[in-house]
Amino acid sequence: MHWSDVMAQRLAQRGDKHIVATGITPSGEFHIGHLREILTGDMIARAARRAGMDAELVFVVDNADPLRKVYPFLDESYEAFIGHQLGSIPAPNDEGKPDWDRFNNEGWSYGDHFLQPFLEALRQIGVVPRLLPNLEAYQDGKFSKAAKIACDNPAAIREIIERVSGRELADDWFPWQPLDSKGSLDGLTITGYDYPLVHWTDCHGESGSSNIEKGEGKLPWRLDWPAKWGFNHITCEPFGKDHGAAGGSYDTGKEIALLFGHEPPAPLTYEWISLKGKGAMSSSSGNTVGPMEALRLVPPEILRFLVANSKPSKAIEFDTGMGLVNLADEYERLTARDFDAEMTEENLSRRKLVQLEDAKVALALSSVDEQDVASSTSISFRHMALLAQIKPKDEDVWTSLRDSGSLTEPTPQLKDRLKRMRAWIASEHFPEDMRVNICTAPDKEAIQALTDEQRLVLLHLNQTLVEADWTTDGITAAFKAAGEAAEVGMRDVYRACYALFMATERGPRLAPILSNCERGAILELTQASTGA
RNA sequence: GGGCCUGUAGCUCAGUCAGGUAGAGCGUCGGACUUUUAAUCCGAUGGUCGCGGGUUCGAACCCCGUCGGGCCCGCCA
Repeated sequence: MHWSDVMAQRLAQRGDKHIVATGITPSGEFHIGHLREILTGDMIARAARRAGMDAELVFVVDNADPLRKVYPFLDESYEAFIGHQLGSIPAPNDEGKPDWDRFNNEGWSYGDHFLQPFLEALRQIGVVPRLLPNLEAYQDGKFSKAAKIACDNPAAIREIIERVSGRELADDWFPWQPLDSKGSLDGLTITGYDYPLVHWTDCHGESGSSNIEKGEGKLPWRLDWPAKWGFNHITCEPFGKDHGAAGGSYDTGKEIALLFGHEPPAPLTYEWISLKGKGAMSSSSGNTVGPMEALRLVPPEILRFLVANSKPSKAIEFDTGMGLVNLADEYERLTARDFDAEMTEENLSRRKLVQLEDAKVALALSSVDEQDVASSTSISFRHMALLAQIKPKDEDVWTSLRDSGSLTEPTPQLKDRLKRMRAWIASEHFPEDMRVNICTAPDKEAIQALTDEQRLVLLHLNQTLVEADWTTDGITAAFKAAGEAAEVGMRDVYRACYALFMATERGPRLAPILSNCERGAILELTQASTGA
């Protein structure tokens, strides 16, 4: 059974109405690791709906979290905002400096700045969750009930955290973090509690009171999380493995949730996505591929497939090079198969059946449109990569595909794919192995590997190419003429040509490529080969 | 120190929850197609399931141990 169905089955035992939560702190540029969080939630919700339940996906924006440090992309003036909540400080402008104008006029915050592009990426990938901004939830008093229970029972909370996490809390620890005189959550000392006020002194020598019902502070993360489960009625939540560890925040959270008076959600721990060869994705180190960048290169359904086809417990290595080609081609091949028919075959082993089922579900989950079943484009990623390189104009690509009978009219999906393909080819991520490279000088080794007859072809080619019309047909005719003159078959002609032009034994059809190359350079290359 | 995830074919991984003859895709090799847009089709190839014990008629799967990789137990998803 596919992992999303396993999860749906678990949910079915709890009830038939579900809210699947995801949550991210908008502290910096979002990356595809965050995409796994959202897509995992999205796929669970889809699986639940497929199983006949009512399921909604929500996205908690943790903009009540404080700025932890001055990241490399920030101006040092952000030093003053450390400890301040992400939803209440200005966004960085192009130079990394606080953009006060937008903040004052439009209320454009640090959190908004990083959230917006991510939401756009989500839309493209077919995920439109209900947003739950956390800072606003505090200000609206949604945390009041849980905050009161926590502040009324600090000993009980402390006991849970210390026992479950095995960590000792400071003597002056209190289950509420007030905002200080400057708006920071750091460096305060709690001096007393009088519902609904938490009294404090800060590091500036000021003192004051924080109303826990009005968002004048927040719950520490280990309480904040279970509190949200309650008033948002969360029944399921996938989260990164950091939260899933024994003694981690889910473990303490599920006990604290009971204290707050509700059941913890069904958990699902997922592994990180790392960048192939570059280690874990991290916003602060700049070692990221942003969702927008990824989507510029990769069709959304392929990105979905990557997540759908990997069990959550498996770490994913995101490879923007050959790995992507293989992934996309596997996806293409799967769309062309008829799983229902294959599953009715006799003598299917249980193992094989499981494999077919999982592939079928993963494919369905990869579709950007939930109602839509992925249709086969019957054009492999490889092939498209080749055409995009050979044909600078889109129309020529479609003509070529029409001629080979693989298409009548390009669908919007295909046009979209070609657009992304061109971006990919132009980027640093495009693998060298896939690049069509025409030699600038004869490759001696490749030419020496030819037979005498084949080398003879090159000699004649020198002549026939000079006389050729510089078009696909003209060049093809020149190849043929050279073969006839050398009295060898076309197989030898092509062997010789690939050795000369690409230093390979085989390759894509040469004539169309050469017709797009500069004639003089090719003739020069041919001439030089006869001396080699 | 405590815990979680992970190790299966050259590669990417299924299969472990319900023990019953080791699976898929890619790759590689061969053949076909009398020029193949790195194509397509067909066929073949391929694994002491990290290692050692135990339970069992039977273990990739359950139990114990051990080694390697990743990670968590800090108010950092």
